[in-house]
Amino acid sequence: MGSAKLGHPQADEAVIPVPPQLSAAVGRRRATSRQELEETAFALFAARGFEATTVDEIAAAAGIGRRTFFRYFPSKNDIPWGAFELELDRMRARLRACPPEVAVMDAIREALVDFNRVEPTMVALHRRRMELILRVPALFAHSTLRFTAWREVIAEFVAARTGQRAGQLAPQAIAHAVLGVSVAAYEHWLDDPVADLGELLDTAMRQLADAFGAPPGRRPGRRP
Amino acid sequence: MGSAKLGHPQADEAVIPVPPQLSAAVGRRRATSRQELEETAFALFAARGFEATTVDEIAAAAGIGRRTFFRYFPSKNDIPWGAFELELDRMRARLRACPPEVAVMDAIREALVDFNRVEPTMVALHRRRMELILRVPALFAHSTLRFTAWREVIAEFVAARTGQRAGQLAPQAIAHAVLGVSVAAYEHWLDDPVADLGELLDTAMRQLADAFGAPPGRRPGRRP
DNA sequence: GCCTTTGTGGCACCCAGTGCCAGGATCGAC
DNA sequence: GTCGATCCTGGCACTGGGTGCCACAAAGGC
Repeated sequence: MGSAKLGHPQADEAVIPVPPQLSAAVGRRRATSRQELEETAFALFAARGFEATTVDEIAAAAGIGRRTFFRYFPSKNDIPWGAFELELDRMRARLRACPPEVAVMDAIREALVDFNRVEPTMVALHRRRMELILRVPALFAHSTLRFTAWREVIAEFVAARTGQRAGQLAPQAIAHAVLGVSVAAYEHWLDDPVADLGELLDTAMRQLADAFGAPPGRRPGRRP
Repeated sequence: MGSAKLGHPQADEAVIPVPPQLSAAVGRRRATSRQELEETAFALFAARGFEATTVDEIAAAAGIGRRTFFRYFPSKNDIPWGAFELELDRMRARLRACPPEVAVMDAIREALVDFNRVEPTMVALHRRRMELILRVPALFAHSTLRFTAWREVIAEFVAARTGQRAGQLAPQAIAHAVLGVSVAAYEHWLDDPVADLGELLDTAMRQLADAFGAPPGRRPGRRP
C-alpha cells in the first residue's frame, strides 16, 4: 500500500498482531476480545492516566495474563486505535465513491466529514480515544505511523484525480495539509464539550480550500 | 512557546537534558561531549543499524558509563537531533528577517532553503542524520514532537503576517503543508545521492505555492 | 479417547530509562 | 597544601514495555 517513500513497513505489520480466532470455530476459545480489553484499559486510563497505567494492571483488570495482552495489542500504544486499518479502507472507499464532477477538495471534505461521523452514543468514547491519541505525548508520537498511512489515502486520491503519483509534491502537500486541519479541528473539538465534530471539520476544510484557492496573504483563510 | 493546543510540553523539556558544564570552569570536567557521543553513536548505527545498537554499546564505545550517557542525551532517540532547538531559533530569526514586501510563501521558501543549507563537508553527516530520522520508524515517530515545534515556527510566522493566531486553521494548514513538502523533498534527496537539497526544497516550495495559488485539479502542481 | 488446532500464560530475558548515592576531579580560599 | 564547594561520573537497583519459548488448556473432528 502507498508509495515506498513515506511508508514505514513496520507500521502496517504491527497494527493487527495476530487476529485471534478469525472465523474457525476449532480450538480453544478466546478469553476476551480487543474491544473488551480496550474498555478495561480506557477505564484505567481515565482513573490513573495513560502513563501511570501499566500493562500488568490492564491484564490483571481484564483477568488475563500479561503475555496474552500482547496477543491482542502489539503495544500499549495501540490500545486507543481500535480497528484503524478498517477505517482506512472505509475512507478509501468513501473517496472512490465520490463522483468525478465533485472537485478534489470538495470530495475530500465530504469524505472527511462522513468518515468522522460517529453515532451519538459513541461520541463520549470517541472523545476519550482522541484525547488520548492527541494529548498524550507518547501516543501522539506513536500516531505518526498511523497518520502516514492516513495521509497516503488522501495523497493517492489526489494523485488519481490529478494524474500524478502519490509520492509527488502536490498530493503529499495536500495530504499533509488535510491532516493538519483535521488535527486542528479535532483539537478544537476536544476543547469544546458541545462542539459538533462534523461541522468543525467542514468549516476547517472549507477554510483549507480557500487557502488553496487564494494566497493567505490577501485572504486570511476566511469563508466568503 | 507556541499555541497551547499542539504543544507537548514534555517535548521541549526533554530536548536539552542537563547542559553539562555550561560555562563555569569549576568542578570536575566533562568526560566527553554531545558531539563526540553523537559521532561514536553514528559509527555504531552505520555498522549495526539503529535498533540493533544498544545504549550500553554506545556508552562502552565512548568510554563512559551507561548512566552518564543519559546525562548527555535524554534518550537514544534524541541522538540524531543535534542542537535542534538552536536551529529553530535560527529559522525563526531568518523568517523575521524577511522584509514584509516578500509574500508569505516566498518568505517561507527562502527561509527554508537558507535554513537547510549545509556546508559541503557536512553533507554526508546530514544525510546520515536525516536518513535515521526519516527512515527508522522509532525515530520518525519520535520526530513528531520536534516537527510540532518546527511547524509552530511556521504557523507563528504565517499568523503574524496574516493577522491571525497561530492556532487557527490557515496557519496550521500551511505549516503542515510546508512540513509535508519538506519531508517529501528530503525523501527525494535521500533517494538521490547527487541531488542538491536546496534546489529540491526550492522546487518543492514553488510547487506548494502553486498549489496554494490554484486548485490542483486544474494545475497539477507544475511550475509555469 | 485420541489428534489437531488454537488460545493461554508463566518464565526468563532484553533493553530503555530513572532515582539514589558514593565517589572523583577541579576550583578558589585560606 | 588542605579544605570545602561545586560539578561530573558511574555503579546499583528498580520499573516497565516487549519478546521468544514452551508447557498446557480447551475446543472440534474422527
